[in-house]
Amino acid sequence: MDDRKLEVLRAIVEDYVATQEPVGSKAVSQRHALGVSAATVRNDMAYLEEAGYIHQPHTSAGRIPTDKGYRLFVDRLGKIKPLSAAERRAVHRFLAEAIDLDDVVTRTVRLLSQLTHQVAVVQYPSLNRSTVRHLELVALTPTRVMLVMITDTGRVEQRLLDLPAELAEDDVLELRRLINEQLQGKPLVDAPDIIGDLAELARPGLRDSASALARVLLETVVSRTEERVAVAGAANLTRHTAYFAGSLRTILEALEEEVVLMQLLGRTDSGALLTVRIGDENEIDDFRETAVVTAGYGPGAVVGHMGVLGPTRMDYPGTIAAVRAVARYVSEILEQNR
Amino acid sequence: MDDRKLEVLRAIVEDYVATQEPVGSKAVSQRHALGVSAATVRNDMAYLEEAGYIHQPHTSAGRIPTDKGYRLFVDRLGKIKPLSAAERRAVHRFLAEAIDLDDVVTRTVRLLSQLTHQVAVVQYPSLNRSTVRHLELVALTPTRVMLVMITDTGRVEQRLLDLPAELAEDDVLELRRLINEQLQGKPLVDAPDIIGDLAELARPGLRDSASALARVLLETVVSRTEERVAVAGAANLTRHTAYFAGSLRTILEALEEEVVLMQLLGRTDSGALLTVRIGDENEIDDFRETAVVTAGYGPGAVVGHMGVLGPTRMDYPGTIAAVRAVARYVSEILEQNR
DNA sequence: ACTGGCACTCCGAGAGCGGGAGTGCCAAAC
DNA sequence: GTTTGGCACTCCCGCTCTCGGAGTGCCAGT
Repeated sequence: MDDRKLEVLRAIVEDYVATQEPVGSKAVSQRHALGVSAATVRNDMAYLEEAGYIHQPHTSAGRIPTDKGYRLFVDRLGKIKPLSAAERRAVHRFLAEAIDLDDVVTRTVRLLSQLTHQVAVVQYPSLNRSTVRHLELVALTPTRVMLVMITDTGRVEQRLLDLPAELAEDDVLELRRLINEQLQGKPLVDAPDIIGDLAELARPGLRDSASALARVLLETVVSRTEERVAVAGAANLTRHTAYFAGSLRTILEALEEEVVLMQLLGRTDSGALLTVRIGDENEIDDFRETAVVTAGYGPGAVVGHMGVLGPTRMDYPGTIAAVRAVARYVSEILEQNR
Repeated sequence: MDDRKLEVLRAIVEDYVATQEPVGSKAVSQRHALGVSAATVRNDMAYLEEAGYIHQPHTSAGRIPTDKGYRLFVDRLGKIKPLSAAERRAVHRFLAEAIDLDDVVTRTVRLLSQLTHQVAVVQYPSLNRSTVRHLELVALTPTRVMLVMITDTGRVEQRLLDLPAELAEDDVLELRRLINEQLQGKPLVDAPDIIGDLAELARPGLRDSASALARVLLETVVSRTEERVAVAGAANLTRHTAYFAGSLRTILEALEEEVVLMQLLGRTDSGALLTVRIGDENEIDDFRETAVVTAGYGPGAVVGHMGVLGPTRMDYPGTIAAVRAVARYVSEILEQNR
């Protein structure tokens, strides 16, 4: 494929993203210094259409990039636009003010949606990929304790727990010591195996309590494996009038379904730092006109994903830059808090 | 005002809510057994319009209730439709499965939005109206502890805290004992005064740590006073096509602004169990076409509010019944968990 | 006080009509 | 053989116009 043809494609993508209207040969030859006439551009366009990168909504309208066209643009043409120094400072400052993990996630998701003017989604650090930092037992009454689990990413989970028998304060401390000995520093995925043996390790008088504890702990580890996600910027969907058509409704619904969000975020090509999925590449029906840009984040290893979703006609270079930058900063912060 | 005129108003409200179209005299006289002719209904309509309860979008169209009309309907005409037995059972079952406070709130907000087909908003139990059930200090490293606060409603707040000096395990326990002695059972609003004296009560060696702790505690109590809210059912906004016009965008934005949501939920007429605010009665500009139905909830005293918002043309009897029922169940659950 | 009749209003859907933007193709030029 | 200007053609979109229908207000009669 000709270099100039690629330039024409780039021009079409950029103009279409900017104006939201089909772009014609004349516009391309004028606004982008290609040094050729509109007629030449027309020939190239015919080729690009033949090859499936662009298409016409109707005869005698300009061209619109296809998913395949965007894909080529993202892979080979889009030079990532780094954030401005001011933006970088703002990101840094805003995130540095976060006081705990919840706050980090909340701020991140807002930041992303504001930087990109799109819908942002941030997954909380996955319990599956975390290790136990500490377990705490808080006696509320003699037969009722609260179990608090803190992971290495700072995520805190708590569960109430009714005991089969009254526990003295010392007993609580002993159980606390026991479970911490067993679990501290261990990856959460290994926890179920360890928990199974918990009751046997306790001294006879505590067996029952220990196994009640073990049961709740197991539940916490397993049932809470359902991932949590934060969403922001839903209002941005209304910017893109084309969405109004039919999909707005279903997309809003999907944004409240954690399962769907996780599908969007999750299927990252392992290894890749940043994934872009365009239109049909999302295998979910309601997102056939949606592009998703996601990145993994975490201290060292990836513990979660964050991303942005919007119409396929989005500013890829800018969005990619924003997602990447924010993911990096958040990773740094988690690293520091470790 | 005539009894029949009220019946006419009721008919207009009910039909308009059902069909979303201006309702004419003929429709009223036919579909509601008033026993009078369309001409008579027209006379009553003229009166109702004069009195400001209904209006015509244009000459020769049917009538639409005004905010004032809805208000009258809600206050005097709407017999609350109790939930069906099946619905009540479903609510009960769904909420009973909740495993902790977060879960209660999440389930509540979903439930409300599904029952009413509208946007639901639930405020987390306000820290301002809670008392301290327990404070826990978790030593993560010798100079770093996590402070966990549990309130009587089951809400858990945690904060990381760097200490000025290393603390032995016993010291941590002592501090823990100290703050619990001082704060346990106290309303959170009184906490700032108590916290101020905390450092002085500690033995000299712990002064610095105690005051660092006090500082963070104070911050937690104060800064976290910003209320948390959960939202669900935003997709329901798209049901009401009239919203599409202009306000959809601003309403979606407002739904992400906790401040605005709290204004909507908060200004409950004190004393009233359930508040309905219609159109202009919400003093926020973007909600001039929105009605809000809110109820307080809590074990005994009100600790938070929940509600539903939608177009002024909403099914008030059904919505009111749903909000009231859910608020009651949630209050019961909090009572049990106390 | 209620009713049937009637003239009047006005919205909104549909048809019809250019203008304009964009195309494809061709023959000439570089 | 690639590029270019010219030209006929297509088709969308916004405009006006028309017309039917629903609904009203008023009046005279019961």
